[in-house]
Amino acid sequence: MPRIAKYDFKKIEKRWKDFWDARGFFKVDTNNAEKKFYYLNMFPYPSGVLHVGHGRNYIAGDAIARYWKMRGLTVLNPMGFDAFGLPAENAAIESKTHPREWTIANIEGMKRQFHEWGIVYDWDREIRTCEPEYYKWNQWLFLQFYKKGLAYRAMAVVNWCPGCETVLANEQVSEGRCWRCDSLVEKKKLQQWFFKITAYADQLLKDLDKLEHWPERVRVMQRNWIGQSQGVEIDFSIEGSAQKLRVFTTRPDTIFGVTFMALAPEHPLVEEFLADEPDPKRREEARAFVQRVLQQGEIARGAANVPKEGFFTGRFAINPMNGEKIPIYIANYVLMEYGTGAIMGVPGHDQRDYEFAKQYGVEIRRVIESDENRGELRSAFEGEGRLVNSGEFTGLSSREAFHKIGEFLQSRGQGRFAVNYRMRDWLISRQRYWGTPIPIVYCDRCGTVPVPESELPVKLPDIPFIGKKGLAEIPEFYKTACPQCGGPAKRETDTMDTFVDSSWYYLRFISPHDDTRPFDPQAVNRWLPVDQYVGGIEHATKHLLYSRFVTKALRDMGYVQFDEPFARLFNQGMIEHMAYRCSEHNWIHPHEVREGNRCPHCGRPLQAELRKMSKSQRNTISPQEVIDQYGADTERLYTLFMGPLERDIEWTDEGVRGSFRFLNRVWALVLSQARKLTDVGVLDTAQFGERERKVWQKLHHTIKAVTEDIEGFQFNTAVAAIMELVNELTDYVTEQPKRVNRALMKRALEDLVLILSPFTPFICEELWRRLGHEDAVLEQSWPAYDPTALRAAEREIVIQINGKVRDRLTVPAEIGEDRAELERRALAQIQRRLDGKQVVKVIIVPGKLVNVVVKE
RNA sequence: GCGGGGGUGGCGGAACUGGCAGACGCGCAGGACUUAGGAUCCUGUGGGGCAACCCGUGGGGGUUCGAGUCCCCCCCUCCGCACCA
Repeated sequence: MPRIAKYDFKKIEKRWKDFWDARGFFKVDTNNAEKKFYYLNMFPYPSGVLHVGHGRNYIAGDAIARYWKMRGLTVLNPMGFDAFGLPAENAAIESKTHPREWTIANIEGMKRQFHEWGIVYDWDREIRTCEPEYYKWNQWLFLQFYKKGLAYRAMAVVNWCPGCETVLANEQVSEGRCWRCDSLVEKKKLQQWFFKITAYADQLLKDLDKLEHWPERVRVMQRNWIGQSQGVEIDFSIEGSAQKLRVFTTRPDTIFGVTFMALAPEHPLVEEFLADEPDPKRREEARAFVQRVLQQGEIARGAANVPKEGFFTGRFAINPMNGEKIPIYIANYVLMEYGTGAIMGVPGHDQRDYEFAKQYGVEIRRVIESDENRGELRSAFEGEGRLVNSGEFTGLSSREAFHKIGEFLQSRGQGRFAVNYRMRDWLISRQRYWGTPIPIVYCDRCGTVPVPESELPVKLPDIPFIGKKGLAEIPEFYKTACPQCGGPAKRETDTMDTFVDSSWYYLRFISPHDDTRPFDPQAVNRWLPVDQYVGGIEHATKHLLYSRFVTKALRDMGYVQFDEPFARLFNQGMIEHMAYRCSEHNWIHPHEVREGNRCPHCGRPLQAELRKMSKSQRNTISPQEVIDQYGADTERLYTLFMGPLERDIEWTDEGVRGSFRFLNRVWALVLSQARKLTDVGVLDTAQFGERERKVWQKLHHTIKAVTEDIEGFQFNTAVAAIMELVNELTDYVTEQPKRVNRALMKRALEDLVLILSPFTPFICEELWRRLGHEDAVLEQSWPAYDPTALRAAEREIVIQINGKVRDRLTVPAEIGEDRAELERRALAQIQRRLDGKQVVKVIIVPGKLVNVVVKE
């Protein structure tokens, strides 16, 4: 065997690193949408140094882009940076620089990393949301929304994050904590800007059904988030008052079971009742109760399983169905933000009301009965059934009663069918510097005045950044003249939520440098929706919901003609790594851990736990480290091979080495053959012997599998299939090195290199040249498989007895389809085993198996 | 509580419409080459048994010639939402 040059990945990767960019393989003319394919990764926040876990979706995206390019599509695969946001400000405060410097430095670092990975983007289309040429159009968007009444300013109780010193949207609070810094969120009453996403609640919900290529869990999360409830609004009269007490219920069929009413402590009627309260002592007690609940508020009241508490107001409501007098309470579990801020209490059929009633000795009445629930009520029966004790409605089913009672109330002007949503309007104000200024001016004479479009952008003041300075502290910024009357005026000093920036950036990529408009509507209508969108699950009810809303709003304004931005969505999983913790020295990087899982500093045993890669737990792996040791191709291959892309997977150093070994095998295989493959003559399958046919079949089988797997996001099995092919070719070569069919080998190695190239582009580009080609891999067509080649000359037929494999039979392909012949041969072969048994039945699956059913 | 995923060797995971469970890789064991190996290559590797064979996809039932796959009941686990009337 001649010596084969070692796989020198450093040299190879250096050679091809700039090649693809320089050749502009992914430059796209968006005026031409012939066979277009818009692939998009969620653009990243430039938070700093990337680890191998971050590489996952970009590497997969690059493989997909390369694949479709070879399939002959025009692939748009752009990248940009979601560059406004808090971490930049915090980092700037810490390092006494400007957020811009930190942000730009990170962007440059990340771009270098993408380049090292061999990921090819069209950088001419790069977007940075912190640049005026981009955020100008955020402001434009705001103004369009303002014109349509979709942007408004209102006093509201909002979420305030003390850590970030700004307000947050509902979507950005999880379990009472800030999504970014995990601080406990407080409530504040403030004047803030909102986008009226609730106007689209119904459409956002309905159109989820259209998104059949979205993961089910994302659709479910959005459905829950929007939280639609169909029900009835009912007006109860209040004894001794002209006011009505309006409630919302999804169960009007239980209205005869109402035995109390309850108001949220913030409900306006509470103040009114207190004002009318003649007894000063009771008034004081009531005030104290309300105060206490409000204090307890945000933290405890939001949490589940808080004991129900109430206070009787001394007032009564009248049940519109039967005229009964019903006591009105104030209750801690009634939320002002939902429905009308008041409820009708039905202890028999609502568990919360049941607990309340038990606590305060309120009557519990059964008005719904079903087979599962008769006899005594030990807890509320919340199911549907038949009405009892319900006057003229007794005997109806819950469903019938829903409509009948709704209609009855409606006809008497005491109620109406209504739909309620959990989703709230999107709070977009942020009290921070590093964001898009909201283009509004407040004038004493003219009031709230939008900045004219011709005056956009309202630029961030270009001042040295010193500490936590919001725009409200920068007079150079906020002192201005009123665009309407020219008089002195003050600019809005809040900036926009960065989620505004990302809610439409996918449109900007089509014409990223157009300074006359946010996007080219014609080109956008040709190129959108995004054909494939890929990113993390964490944006299920944030970015993905906002983007859908903005798209629909733009559609209604006539700017775009589609109503969903992302046709297909895929959520990649996280990469995890062991994290080690020492009781004395805290987190220890896995590579520093001493033999026997001990701390390198003190020798104490460490606690080991598999966790998501994160800087704070010191369990990240730097891509550079892997690239230095094994090359970018190895990292790419391992990243795609380690497991299904949607799943969380552990990173192991051994796994990386396995991928490296494989690439070495490919290298050795191709190079051992490459020199022998000149003038190989015509590939003639008719000349194939049995062995060659097997190789040929394997080749086509692999092409088919890899093609289907890439399109189905199953990169792990695609790589596995290629490994099988390499094993087969290696076996073929070693079995009979002197008699290798060179035409077959040439074709097999070429196809191998081509189908492997989306995963490991560097080595494949190199091997492609070594196989004697001058042109680039990305200029080649994706290999097609030949269905006839998949058919083997012989078939192996499994012989089962009573469903268990007992023997095998090899037959020519034609016989494999011949039932009678199969049965004859199978029975002959297992004769011995059938002694003394009675054949009851023979099941034949042509080409696959014969199952002989026997009785003793 | 409601909703959505998952449960397959020592590990990550394969398995088209029900049709050879464990592809591919890691790890491990043995061997080769080496001064050496945490490098490389070869062989083996679900469990039990000398073997024929038996047992095996969270548990229990069922349908079927045949079930990881379909149906019913249950358990565990991850994620999302959660006093939303």
